[in-house]
Amino acid sequence: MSTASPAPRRLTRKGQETRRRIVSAAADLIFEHGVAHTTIEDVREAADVSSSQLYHYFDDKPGLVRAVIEHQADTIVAGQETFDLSSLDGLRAWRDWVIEYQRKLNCSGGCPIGSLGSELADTDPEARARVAEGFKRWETTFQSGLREMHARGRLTPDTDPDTLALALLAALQGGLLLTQIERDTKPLEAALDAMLELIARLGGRS
Amino acid sequence: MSTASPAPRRLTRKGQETRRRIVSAAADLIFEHGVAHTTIEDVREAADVSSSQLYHYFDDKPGLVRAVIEHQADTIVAGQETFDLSSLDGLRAWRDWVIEYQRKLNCSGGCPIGSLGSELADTDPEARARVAEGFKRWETTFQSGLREMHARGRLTPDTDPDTLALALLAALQGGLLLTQIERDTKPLEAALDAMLELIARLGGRS
DNA sequence: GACAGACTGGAATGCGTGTTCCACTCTAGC
DNA sequence: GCTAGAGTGGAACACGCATTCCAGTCTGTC
Repeated sequence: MSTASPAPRRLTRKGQETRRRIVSAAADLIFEHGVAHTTIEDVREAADVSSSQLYHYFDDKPGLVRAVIEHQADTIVAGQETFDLSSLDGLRAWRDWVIEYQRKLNCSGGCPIGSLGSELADTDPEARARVAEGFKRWETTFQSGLREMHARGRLTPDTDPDTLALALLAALQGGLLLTQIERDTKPLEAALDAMLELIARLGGRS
Repeated sequence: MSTASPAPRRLTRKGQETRRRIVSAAADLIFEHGVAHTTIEDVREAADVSSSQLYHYFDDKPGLVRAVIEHQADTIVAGQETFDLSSLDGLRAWRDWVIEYQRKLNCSGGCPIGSLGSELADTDPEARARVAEGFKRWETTFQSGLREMHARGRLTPDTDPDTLALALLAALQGGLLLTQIERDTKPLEAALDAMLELIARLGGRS
């Protein structure tokens, strides 16, 4: 909304590539260490660019962070859309994938945008709004699946699939957070399994 | 474990009071702005002490943060224990309280230790461990309630109350996180209501 | 009432880190 | 092939902020 990137009116092909490299490196570092513990110097080094380049493509650090938020949201939604979330089996496959993924990461990092949001929510209103926007898009993927189940009669008529989608996203976030802190996937499993159990039971018959 | 406070072997009454004032001020500031955006200078001012006092009671900033974690965990567990979590009605009363509390805070701050944990998990292993410890204590309060329900036959025999307790804590955390980011209590309500609905349905009869 | 050590005040230090600046090279379009 | 502006390099700057230091006062104990 307000100050985006300095937006060089035209980005040459090489420029796009450089910018992409910066955002990607920044995203990785921030995912690993958080915004506060990721220095411009770190990003510079990881992306192999000079500081003038960084400030050529982004207004300042918050500007870069905003680009990272965008990037992470895109990545997540894209990943999410490879799953069919409109059936119990589909949801279970997704659940397995999420847990396996966390295990691969040794339960570190948490959620690529949840952690960011938590760190910036009470500090950078612009960033908070963008994370919220990202979550909305994420939520939508769950909504689609559950609405379809609802329409197909796989959820009792008086269930609200949208509220259920929001609850599922919350359970995922909480599970990821606890898993990151306890360095154990159990909380994530418990949270997701509980939600899937509820969805199953909302199918009409136990 | 490792380096706790410099631990002046004896704390005089006045000393205890000063230390308490520092921790309390730091806790408030950190809750509001996060660790990274809370400077020693801020704490100094809010607690009305000089820097030498701060370093008299704590090794360094991480040391102070560790004390804050401890303090927040104590506060949470104490608050939690004023509720009876061994019945659906008790859980609902707790749910209402949590939501009302967030509303009063304008949905800011998130969870007093969850936010902290998320910020420090991949940065300060000592802090991470202490937050994990705090969560364990918190989890225990849920376990007690649900185990009692289980023992009283208010949960089907094949339900594991401990896993359910963990899921409930995760749902709470996720709900708090989303609520903080979206500035709306809806996610928190959705998450908690979903878990309570599941617990109700695990009562045997719908 | 005197001694040790807990407690306090505030100035000084020093480093990490975000940001700026200027000189230079490359690229696209006419 | 020439020019405007995109892209790049790297040194220099500025400042916030954690931490240190020393000199001083208060407090409990024997």
